[in-house]
Amino acid sequence: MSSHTPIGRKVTLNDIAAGCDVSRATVSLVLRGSPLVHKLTRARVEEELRRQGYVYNRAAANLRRRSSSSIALILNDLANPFFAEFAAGVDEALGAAGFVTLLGCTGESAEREQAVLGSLLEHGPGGIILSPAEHSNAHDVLAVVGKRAPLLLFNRELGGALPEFAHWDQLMLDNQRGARLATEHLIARGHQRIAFFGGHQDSSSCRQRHAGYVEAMRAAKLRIEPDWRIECAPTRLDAAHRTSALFDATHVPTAAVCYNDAVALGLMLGLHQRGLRPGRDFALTGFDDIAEAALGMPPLTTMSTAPHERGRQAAQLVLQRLQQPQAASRQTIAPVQLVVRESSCPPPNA
Amino acid sequence: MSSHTPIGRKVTLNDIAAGCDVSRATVSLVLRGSPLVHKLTRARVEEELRRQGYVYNRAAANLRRRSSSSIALILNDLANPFFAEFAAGVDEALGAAGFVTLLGCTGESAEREQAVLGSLLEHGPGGIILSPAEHSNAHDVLAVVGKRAPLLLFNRELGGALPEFAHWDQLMLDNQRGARLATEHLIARGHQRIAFFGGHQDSSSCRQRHAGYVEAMRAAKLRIEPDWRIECAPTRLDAAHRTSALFDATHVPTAAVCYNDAVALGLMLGLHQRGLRPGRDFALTGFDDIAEAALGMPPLTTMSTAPHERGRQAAQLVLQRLQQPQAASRQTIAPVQLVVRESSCPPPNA
DNA sequence: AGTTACATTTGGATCGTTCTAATCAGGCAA
DNA sequence: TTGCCTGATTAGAACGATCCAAATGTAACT
Repeated sequence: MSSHTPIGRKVTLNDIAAGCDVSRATVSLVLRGSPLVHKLTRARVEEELRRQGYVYNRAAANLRRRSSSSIALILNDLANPFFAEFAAGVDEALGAAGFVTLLGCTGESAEREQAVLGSLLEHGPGGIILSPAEHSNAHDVLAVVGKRAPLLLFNRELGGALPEFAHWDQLMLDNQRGARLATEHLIARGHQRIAFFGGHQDSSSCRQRHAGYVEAMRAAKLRIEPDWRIECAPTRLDAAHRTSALFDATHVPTAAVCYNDAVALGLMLGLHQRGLRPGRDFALTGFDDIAEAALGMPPLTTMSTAPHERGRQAAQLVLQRLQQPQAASRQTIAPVQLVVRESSCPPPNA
Repeated sequence: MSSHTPIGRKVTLNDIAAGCDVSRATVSLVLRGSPLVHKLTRARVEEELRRQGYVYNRAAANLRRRSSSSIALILNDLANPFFAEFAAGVDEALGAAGFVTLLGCTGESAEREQAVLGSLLEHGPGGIILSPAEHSNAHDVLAVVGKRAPLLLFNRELGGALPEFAHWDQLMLDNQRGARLATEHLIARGHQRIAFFGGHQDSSSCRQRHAGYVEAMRAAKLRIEPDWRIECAPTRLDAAHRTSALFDATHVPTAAVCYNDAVALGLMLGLHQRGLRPGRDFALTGFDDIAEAALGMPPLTTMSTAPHERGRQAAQLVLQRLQQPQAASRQTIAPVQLVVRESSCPPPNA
């Protein structure tokens, strides 16, 4: 049936109209399920649609209606399972609402981010979900996006002052509270010398998590040694390399709050290489609850951020914004949840 | 500058034309860098474009030109790092060629696959890259896609007979050769009792890998016990659970060729739980070379499939197809490479 | 001046849809 | 008869770009 479609040409409303002797307009009404059309003609038209294998041309419709049926999703790093899960969640929710996802990866390059934003805007997305590249700044993003589409900022804040007339929505994780909870958990287990391990100072999420750690330590009246903050790239490999820095400290810690799961898994590796057993001789926590966390050796105590669910939430937020373009901008902070596993043991001497 | 854009209305060619007193057609020529326009007018027009903050409407252009600037990428499981990397590669190459990626996730559901295909087709993609869901079949895919866009099948074959007039391109991994190489490597290390662990019979990639294993064993004149083939879902968790099946065999193997890395890592976990040290007491290999493989305990010997590179390759193949719609369909088989690490030790008694 | 050649510009139709306002047939009340 | 509603249909102008043929201007050469 549909294989009879002429090779090059696409079937249009005109073809259907001609095929069952009604006007283009009527066919259009049928497609949109209007109650205006007569039952019998509707049946005739629907039969013809099937017969010719018609597919709707949303681009043409969007042009005429000045509407959009797509959302741009721009990610700094799709290879990171956290963002991959997030993307899957976004796509799921958008799809359910009849929208399609325009994907763009920036690979942590602010330059590419500019290019990708520009290119995606030409396709007229109804909105944008942006997880910015590391050194992306508000000014540049504003220059290219302007008021051409509403923007939802995810996961990271933008560098530079945010011009007040750009009121963007935000969806952030509750980094500070998460790190505070993790630290409190270690303290409750009896630890007193706790380090903060991994991440970069200039990442907003890292600063927030560190702040949560400090908050918990202060509240418990525990001392924080300056060499208990160890920076490294948020990757397993770099974390493993930096492990020794923990034991060069004047007061060697018995536990570490890690910037994220990748770092924590790397630290585990580094501990193993030093002959220490994570979860026995040294306690640690992660952040993100990626799939591998539960299956580590030992399983990792971490903060669950539910990236898939966050993706759905992000999609919802943009869709709501589309329906109320003038509403005040929203700053959403998604809760995180402590997942206790075996890596957060009591200190060895206890 | 661009903030002066009137809020609701978008800037069009007409606005620019009016703004610098030329015709719409001339502005269009400028946009496309035609050599026809005079240097001076070009400069005037470009200035006006900048001044009004014009952004190109690719949908309108595509409508008129009957062209497309997007490719649909449909994946069975984006949360899997293999596919996430693949997607990043696709997006990178498409972006470089001025195309945009329309993302669609099916979550291994053939039903959703149908829906997603239908929905994405309405946006008129120039081509489709499809990594099919587990039980997807050729007939259904053909029914919805027809000749409306060229399709590139990635990673898996479709169930059911492939109607001969649907000549789709394919990009597959060299599964059989990969598994054969892995098996030969273990044999060279001195193993004689080697199991094939993980995956489902009804997955084409699993059948191919198993065939490669059998080929290598036969060539080395090694016996294959029937209970050396253990099935499980391609996840770490299920693999860990099924570990015991290896040791229930009448002749206990000393090594295993695993369906993929996830399974291999799960098997490592299961071995640990039985008090066996993978890479010391038992040898094993994976498939895919995902990021965690290099960092496992011990690091995993596996087959590198370079998913990012495969993504770029897939993009290239579709783009080539767009330029030569009538060329004969291509079956590409991507090479895989053995990466030897510590998990593939010699047998303990050797 | 008249013709030709060339470089530049442009009006209007067009892509496949939706929208607005108009049309048309029929029934029913006055 | 006329008028008026009501339900079903439709012609034709949009949307924002591109394409084509035709028009314009300028300079050069008979």
